[in-house]
Amino acid sequence: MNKRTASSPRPLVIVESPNKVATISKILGDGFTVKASYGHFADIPAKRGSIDTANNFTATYVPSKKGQEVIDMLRDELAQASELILATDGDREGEMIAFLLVEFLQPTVPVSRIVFNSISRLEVLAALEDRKQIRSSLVEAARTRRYLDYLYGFNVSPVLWSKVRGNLGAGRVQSPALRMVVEREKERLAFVETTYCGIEATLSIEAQVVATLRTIDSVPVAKSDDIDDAGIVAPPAQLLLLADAQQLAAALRATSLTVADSKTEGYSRKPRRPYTTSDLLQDIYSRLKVGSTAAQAIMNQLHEKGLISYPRTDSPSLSGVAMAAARQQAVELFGASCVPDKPRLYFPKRKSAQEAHEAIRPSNMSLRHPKGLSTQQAAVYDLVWRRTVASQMVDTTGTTVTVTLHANTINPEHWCVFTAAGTTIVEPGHRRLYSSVEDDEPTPLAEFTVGDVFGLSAVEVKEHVTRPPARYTDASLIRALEAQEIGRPSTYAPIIQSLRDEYVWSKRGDQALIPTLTGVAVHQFLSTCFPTLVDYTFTREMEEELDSIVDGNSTLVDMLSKFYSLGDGEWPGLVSVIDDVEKSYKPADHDVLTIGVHPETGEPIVLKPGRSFAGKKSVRGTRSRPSRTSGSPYIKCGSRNVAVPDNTELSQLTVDFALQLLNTPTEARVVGEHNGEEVTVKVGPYGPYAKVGARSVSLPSGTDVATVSMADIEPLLAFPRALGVDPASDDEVVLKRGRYGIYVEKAGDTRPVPADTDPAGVTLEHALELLARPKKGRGKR
DNA sequence: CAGTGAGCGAGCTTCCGCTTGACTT
Repeated sequence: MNKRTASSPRPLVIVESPNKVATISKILGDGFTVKASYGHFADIPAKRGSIDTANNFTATYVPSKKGQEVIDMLRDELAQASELILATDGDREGEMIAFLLVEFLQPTVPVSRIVFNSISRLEVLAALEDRKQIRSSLVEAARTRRYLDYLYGFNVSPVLWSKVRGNLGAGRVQSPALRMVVEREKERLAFVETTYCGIEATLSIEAQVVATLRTIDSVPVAKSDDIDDAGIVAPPAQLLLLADAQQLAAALRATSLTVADSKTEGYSRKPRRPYTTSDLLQDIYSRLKVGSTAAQAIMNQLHEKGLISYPRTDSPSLSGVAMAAARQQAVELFGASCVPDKPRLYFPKRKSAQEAHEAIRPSNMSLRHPKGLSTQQAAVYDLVWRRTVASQMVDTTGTTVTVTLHANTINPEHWCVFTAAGTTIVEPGHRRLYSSVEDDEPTPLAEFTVGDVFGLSAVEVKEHVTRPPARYTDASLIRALEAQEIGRPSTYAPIIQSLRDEYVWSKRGDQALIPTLTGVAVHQFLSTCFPTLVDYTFTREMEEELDSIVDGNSTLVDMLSKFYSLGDGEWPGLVSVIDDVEKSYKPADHDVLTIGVHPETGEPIVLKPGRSFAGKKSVRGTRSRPSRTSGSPYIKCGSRNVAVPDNTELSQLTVDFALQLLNTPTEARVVGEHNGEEVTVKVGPYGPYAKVGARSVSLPSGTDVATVSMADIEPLLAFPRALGVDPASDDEVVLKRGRYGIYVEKAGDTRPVPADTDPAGVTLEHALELLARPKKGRGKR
């Protein structure tokens, strides 16, 4: 330490990730100091009013607590440095971090910016020779993205609080994600199951050849692809019904098949591209059944062990060195012919991919089985290794034979055409290392001679039922978001996590994402009141405008004022849209769902979101929210209301289900006694409550009166509790339980008791102390 | 389809994107 401070000043290189520091230090040698910014160390504060919308959208970045320590550390380093070299990632956010480093460090030494896409000696040294300055247009675009997300989230979320319930959030990424889950659920509800039949004929030859009936009198037999979600069959295909199929199969058993055509075509499959974050999350899920958060954690662990490259990327491209190493591995295993003449290049699918990083690949391609890994880590490493090496191998090639066979039945009289197909692999190529779960194992089929006739050893009717569109899983939702260019690799797993806080749930041991009733209600509200904001193209259009800022054809103020205040074309501006919604949207006029009609009274049965749903414990951040005591989603029929759990599937919300709930007698149940008086529980018009003698006490909403026990009720009976008299004023001090929780009262003056305080332990002294504090005012001005 | 307890007081929530935090000998 002392030796270093004494040495002559050296350039200070700042990168984003501490994981990079050692590698880059090694490349640059003793002449440089390398330190990390730990990502974004500063941000605009997460509270109201952080952006001055009246004054050209100005805002101030403030370091986080951890960020301030980073800045202090970097400032100390800079004091001994000869120059400052900003080597943050080569994307929009990296440029912003570089800019903020300059802002907060206020360097007096020369500053330059370098960019490298992979950490190889060649690239890093080349970058050092190519010094640049910070691109202010890129910084402006990054700032615009950040401000727009803030304006969206921090203006729309409060509308949810006033129209649906508190603690809910809306945002550019999470709201379209929620929309996907809810719309998929509705597609499943609207889905019409269709039963269709097929006929399979087994030829009486030694090899197992099964031919499938394709047309009857030139009319195609409907396959699942021909039937849509409403059960409509696309012409000219027609459904083959069971009775007809059985009759036809019986007639076919008496016939033979004549080969009408035998066609041989080349078969060829390219390897999959190297892994991006979403590809790997998808593969980890489909092979290991590990959800996105755990999967991302495993990827991060492998990266921290130095085994794989950076695990949050949207680029499938490999560095030249990595491509050469992958090819070499393939050649060592399978010989020189298993790789093409030239390395295979891969490019990002999405236009807005920012290519700050390579694909996810082994750091050291010749390391086949690293030691000391958990089973899951080893499995993920193996996937990464296989897919990377396979991506540089030759195509899988072979031949596909398609045989067409004819049959004529006498009674009923029909002309039937069958086909059979098979593929013979000649060159396995990349398949030797990696094949996708979606790829079926090819089955070989020999060529046939036209005119040959085959008897049939079996003719079977296969009955199939169409399946509704599958629910999203973590991985498939991430893939769908990525396809719409919504969200970034560093946020894919966190997005799912935050949806799970309020808006989606899964059954035990399953990953399928099911919207909560809250989620359905919020989506319903957003799609009604803010259709533009939940449009899947919103992010893409934002990205296009950000590009025009980078190109110098637009500015932050232009873009944000169009979004926020002035409007643009059809869009009247966020302020105006929110004003309209606040004024005209009456929650009472909007049902989440119409379940049906009461069979006797004819009254509609509807689902309501509840004014304020029962709060759930959240693990977002480090604090957990206090549980709330009022409201829950409920079914309404005439004047009757019945609560429903938030994790009820929409498909369960039938008229029968509703009637069953509505008809459940609300008889009082005796749970025990308190001070010699009988305690009963009951559900009334205001929710569940307990009755002790003449006194009634509300139970927290969501309480199940069938299972609630005295242990749950006893603590509630302790309120109100006299704490004593304030010696200073002679006023009574009382501890009470109200709508918002526990509070103390003295002469009409109240203070809430903090949620982390045990009410049983509250004393007069404690209460007076609370009352002595100033009453909190709401927000600022 | 009818009928069912009482009724004191707030402040706060929220966005998306970068990146790892670590008690000792």
